[in-house]
Amino acid sequence: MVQFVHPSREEITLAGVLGALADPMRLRIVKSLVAQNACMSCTEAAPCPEMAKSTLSNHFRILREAGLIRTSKQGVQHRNVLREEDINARFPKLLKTILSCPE
Amino acid sequence: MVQFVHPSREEITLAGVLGALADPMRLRIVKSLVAQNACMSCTEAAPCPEMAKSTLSNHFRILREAGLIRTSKQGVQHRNVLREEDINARFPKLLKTILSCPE
DNA sequence: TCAATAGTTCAATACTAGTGAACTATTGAA
DNA sequence: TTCAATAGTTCACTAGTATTGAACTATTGA
Repeated sequence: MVQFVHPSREEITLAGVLGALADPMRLRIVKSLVAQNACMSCTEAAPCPEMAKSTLSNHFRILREAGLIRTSKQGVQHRNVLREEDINARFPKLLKTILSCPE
Repeated sequence: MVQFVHPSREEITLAGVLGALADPMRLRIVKSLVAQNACMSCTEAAPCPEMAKSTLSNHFRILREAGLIRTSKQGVQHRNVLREEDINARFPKLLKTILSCPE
């Protein structure tokens, strides 16, 4: 059984969040989650179809351990949801500002 | 003669900026520069005195190549100044928001 | 000319990212 | 029940990046 590691709101660090969002692929994953405003499976939120599954899995792990997303199992899929409230509570306006940057 | 690499305003990337600020030591360097609101030498802006010179030099290089600071030679020292205008023009409010985050 | 100062560059080691292959867990059909 | 398909994870390998001591460069001042 796979156990997901999720930091508590207090454990979320600025360095972790910035580091997680410093990768263009991970930023696209987060933007997809914001655009859909809903749970998405890993493959649904994949930034590009040719990416290796293991690479994608690794990106989701980094986002999860940084506290940006929460992952839960639902059948054969993993449902990912943005932890918007937690991030906003910890670092006000940070997410919105980063996501509204060009590129 | 040492040549410093500075990206133009247009060449500054979000991933580069976030990656540069994702390190606690580099974030402290940038905060020092903001607090002083002036040029600082590398040793003046050093986040902790016991850090190796080469490590410090590497951190300044990363900040420089990300477009966060501009370095110029002044005598035996290197003077570093935050490229606040360039960053603000490229990514509005980003710097201010990140720097006002706790921790 | 020589020592001190401020950084950079180099080389070595240690850690981190990307990826194919193998694995696990769930579902649905025969 | 059994078996194949699906969705991710974990492992092992390679390649790139960070940290640091040592050696080097450039400037200043005695």
